[in-house]
Amino acid sequence: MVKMSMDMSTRMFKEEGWIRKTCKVCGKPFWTLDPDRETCGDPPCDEYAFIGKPGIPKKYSLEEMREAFLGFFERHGHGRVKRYPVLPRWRDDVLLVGASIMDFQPWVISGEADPPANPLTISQPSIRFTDIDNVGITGRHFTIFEMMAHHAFNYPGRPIYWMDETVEYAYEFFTKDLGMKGEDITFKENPWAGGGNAGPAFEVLYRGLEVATLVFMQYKLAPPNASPSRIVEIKGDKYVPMETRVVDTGYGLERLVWMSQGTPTAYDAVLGYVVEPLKKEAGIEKIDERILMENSRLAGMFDIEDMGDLRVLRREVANKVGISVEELEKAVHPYELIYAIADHTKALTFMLADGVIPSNVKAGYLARLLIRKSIRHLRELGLQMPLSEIMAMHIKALHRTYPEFKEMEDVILDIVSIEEKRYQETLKRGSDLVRREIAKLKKAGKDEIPLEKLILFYESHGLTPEIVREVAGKEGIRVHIPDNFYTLVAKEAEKTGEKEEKAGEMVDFELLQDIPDTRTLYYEDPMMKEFEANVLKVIGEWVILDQTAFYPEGGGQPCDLGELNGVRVLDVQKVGKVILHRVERPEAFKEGAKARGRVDWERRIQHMRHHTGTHVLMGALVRVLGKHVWQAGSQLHTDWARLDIAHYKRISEEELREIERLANRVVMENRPVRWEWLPRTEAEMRYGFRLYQGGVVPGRIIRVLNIKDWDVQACGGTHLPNTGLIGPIKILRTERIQDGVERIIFACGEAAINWMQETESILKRTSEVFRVPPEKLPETAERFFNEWKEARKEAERLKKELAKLLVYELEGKAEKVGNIEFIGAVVEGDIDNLREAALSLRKPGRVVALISEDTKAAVVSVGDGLELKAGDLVRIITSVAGGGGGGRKELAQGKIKNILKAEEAIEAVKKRLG
RNA sequence: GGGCCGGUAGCUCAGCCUGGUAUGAGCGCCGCCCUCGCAAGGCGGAGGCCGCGGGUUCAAAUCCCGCCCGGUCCA
Repeated sequence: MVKMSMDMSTRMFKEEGWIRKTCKVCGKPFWTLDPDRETCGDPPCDEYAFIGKPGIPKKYSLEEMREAFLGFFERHGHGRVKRYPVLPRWRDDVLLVGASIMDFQPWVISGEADPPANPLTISQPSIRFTDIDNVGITGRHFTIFEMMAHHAFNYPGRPIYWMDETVEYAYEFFTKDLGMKGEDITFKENPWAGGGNAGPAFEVLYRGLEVATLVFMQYKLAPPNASPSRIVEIKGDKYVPMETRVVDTGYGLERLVWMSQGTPTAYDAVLGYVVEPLKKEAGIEKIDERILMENSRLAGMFDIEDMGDLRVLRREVANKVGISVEELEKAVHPYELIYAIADHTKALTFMLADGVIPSNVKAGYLARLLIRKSIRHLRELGLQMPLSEIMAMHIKALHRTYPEFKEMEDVILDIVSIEEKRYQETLKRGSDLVRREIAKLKKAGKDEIPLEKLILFYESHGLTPEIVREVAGKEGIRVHIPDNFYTLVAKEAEKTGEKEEKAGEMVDFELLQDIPDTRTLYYEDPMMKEFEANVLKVIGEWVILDQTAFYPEGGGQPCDLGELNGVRVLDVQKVGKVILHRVERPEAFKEGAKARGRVDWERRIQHMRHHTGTHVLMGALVRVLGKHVWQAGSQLHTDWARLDIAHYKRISEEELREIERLANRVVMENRPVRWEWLPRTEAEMRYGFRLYQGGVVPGRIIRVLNIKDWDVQACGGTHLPNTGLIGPIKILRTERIQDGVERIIFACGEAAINWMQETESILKRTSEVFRVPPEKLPETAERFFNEWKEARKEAERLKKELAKLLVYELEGKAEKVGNIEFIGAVVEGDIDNLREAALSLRKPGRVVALISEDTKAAVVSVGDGLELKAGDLVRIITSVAGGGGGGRKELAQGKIKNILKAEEAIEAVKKRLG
C-alpha cells in the first residue's frame, strides 16, 4: 500500500515557470507565478481583494459569463450540452443534482452509456442544502448555483485529455478571455475524495476567492479483495485505480460574476432583480455599503457552523466599522433575510419547474422547507407580499435562458400559492394550540414553556420556537430558546430503530455464471401463447430454458403463470439476464430435454391490458393536470391496477371524468404501440427525461415504448400492439397516499367490465332492499337513516321514562338500616335504566342497590355524607352472586353471574350497612 | 423510508394519563323575552355510530393491536 503522493506538476507549470510553494499559514502546497507570494490564496490565509475593486476588467452579467465560458470551451473542441433537470430522474441515490458530474453518474462513468459529447461543456444548476443556514449571511453561499464545467471521460484505450490540458484551459480562459492577472492566480493542491471516488485536485484561487475546482477522478473505493499492490490511501480510505478516468471541473458562475462586479455580496451581483424590489417594498434604510462589504470580507474568512460563530463574526465586523453589535445586527439582518429569500425562491423555481412537488418526503420536503423558510423571512421583514409574486420575478428574469419556466409558470405559481395557504393554516392551527397550552401552564402557575413542549411544537406541528415565542409573548409567557435547539431536536430523532435486512436471491448468483442469457420470446412477440425450448439446467425447483415466452416479474408487472410440459409453473423470476421458472414437479425436467410451454393467457392478457392502459392513462393525466405530473410508482394485477403520480392537490371529480374520457378516446382511436431498443444517451436526447417515468432503468440500451403521439416511456413490460386491445379503461377511485402523491386505482378490459357489472348488481340488490329504482336510492337511504336516528332517540327517551317509573315505584320501598336509608331491589331493565334510576334516587344519607333480573346488571349509588364507597358495595354483590364490577365513591356498576342469588346479594349489602 | 401529533356536536376543542352518567365547553343554529328595529344581554331548545375494525374487561371515547384519514419533523 502506498500513501498518495501524487505528482501534480503539469506541463504548464514546468514550461511557464510556475513555482510550487507551501502556504505559510495553512501549510498546504500551491502553485504560483509570483516569486514573492507566501500564502495559498484561500481564505482565511488570504482576504477577499475584489470587493469594491472588481478582479475582472469587464462587468459581466450571468448570461454573459455563462456564454463566455461555454463559448470558450466550444471553441476548444467541447460539445455544448444542455443543462439537466435538478431532480435526477436517472438515479435514485440522491435527491437533487448538486454538481455537474452527477448528470453523468452512474451510467456514463461506468461506461454503460456514452456521454452526449466527449469532451463536453455544460452549465448545470446545482442545489445543495448543506450550507442553507449560511445563505444570506456570508455573502457567498447559495442553495442554488450554476456549476459551469468541462468534462472529459477517458475510457480505456480512448484517452481524451488529463491534467496538463485541464490546467491550461482554465488558465487560458481566466487570463485571456476574462482578463484576470496571471500572477494573482494560484493553483492549490487539494486531493479530493467523495461519493466513493477520489483523485488529485486543484482549487483555483484568485484575489481570495475560489473560482474553480479541477478534479481528476481516477480512484474508486477498494473492494475488500483488492490486491494490496494496487491500493492507495487518500484521507484515510483505501482506493484502487479506476478504468475510466474522468476530468471533473466546476467553475462557480455566480462567483465569477461577483468577481467581475465587485459588489458587497454575490447576491447583489446575480439576484438584484429580486433584492432591489424587496428592499424597496420593505422600506429598509439604506445602510453604508462599507458595512456590507466589511461583513462579506470577514465572513469570507469564517466557516459559520453555529450561532456562536455568527456572534464572533458580528463582533469583529462591529469593531472594524466602529458601531455596536446591536446597531450592526439591526442594519444587516434585513438584508440577510432578503438575500436568503431571493436565493431560496430561485432554487424553488428550478425545483418546481423540473417537477418537484412539495410534500413531506424526499425532494418534495426540501421544496416545502424552502417555501416555509422564505415565508418566515417575509413575515420577519413585515412584508405582505405573496411568495408567488417573487417566484414570478425569477421566471421573468430567467425565462429567456430557461424557457421551461414560462411553460410551467401557471403550475409553479399555483403550487406556491397553495403551499402558502397551507402554511397559513398550519400556523393558525399551531398558534391556537400554543394558546391552549399556555392556558394550561398558567393554571399550573408556570410562566415559561418547557423545552420538551417546544420540541413537540416543532416536530409534530411545524412551529418553530420563534413563532411560539411570538404567540407566547402576547400572553406574557416566557420562552427560552437554546442556541443548539435544532441540534437537540436532531438528537431526539436519532433514537430510531434499525432497518431489516433484505431477503437474499432465490438462487445463488454464482450457480448461474456459465448459463447463457435467456432469449426473451415475450419481447419478440408479446402475443405468443405457446413455445418450444430446450431445458438448460434445473436448480432446485427452478427450471432454466434457452428461451421463454414467460414474462418474469419486474417493473410492476407480475410474472406469467401457465404450464411447462403440462407441469404447473408457479413463479418466474429474472436473475441477471437468466430467467428462472419455478415448477410444481422439478423432477419431471431433465437437462438437454425439450420443453413445451403454454402461458396462462387470461392472466397475461389482463396484465398487458393494464400495462398499456397505464401508459394511456399517464398520457391523459399529463394533458389534463399538467406537465408536472410524473409517475411515482405502479403495480399491475389481473383484476385491477394502480398508478401513483406526483400531483400537488387532490384530483377533482370533473378532472377525473375528463381523464377517463380522454383515455378511452385514445383506446377507441386504436393508436399503434411501438417499442424499440435505443442506446441510453440517444433515447434521452430524443425524448428527454420524461422517459424515466417508471424509475431508474439499468443498462446500456434501454427499451422505449411509444404510443403514437401520446406517451413515450422507458419500459421493460409486455404491451399490446395497439390501444384498441386494451378495452374499456375505468377509474375506480383515487387515494392520497402522501402529500404530493395521488394514487389512481383503475381497471381495464374484462376487469373493467367485471367491475361495472359488480357495481350494477350492488345497486340492484340495494334497490331491492329499499324497493325503489336505483336513481331514487340516495334520497331514500337518507330518509331511512334519518328515521333510524329518530327511532334511536325515541328508544332513549323511552328508557328514561322507564327509569322514571322505576324511581316512582322504588321511592316507596325505602327502609331504615341504622341511620342509613336503604333501597334495595331486584328489578327489570338494562344497565342504563338502572343507572338512571339509581342516580335520581340518590340523595344524602341514602344507599341504593339495584339488580336487574333480565340483564344481570347491578348498580349501587351512595348518597353524600356517608363513609361508604359504592365500589365496595357492588363488590359485595358480586362476591355473593358472581361476576365483577366496580366504580367510584358515589356510583358503581357491575354484572352478576347467578341471578338466583340476586336477593341474597341485596341482603348482604343491607347487612353491611347495619 | 423512519419518527412524532391528532381524528369527540355544523366549527374550534375539553374529557383519555388513573376505564365506571357525554348534566361536555365556547362559537354557530332554532325559538322565546327585552327592543320601534338591529346588536348586545337573558331564558329555553335542537344537534354525537367519541374515524373504522378487532381484542382485553362485568364495563372502553378512555387500555392494547390493525386499518383509514389529516397534520408535522427528519434522512
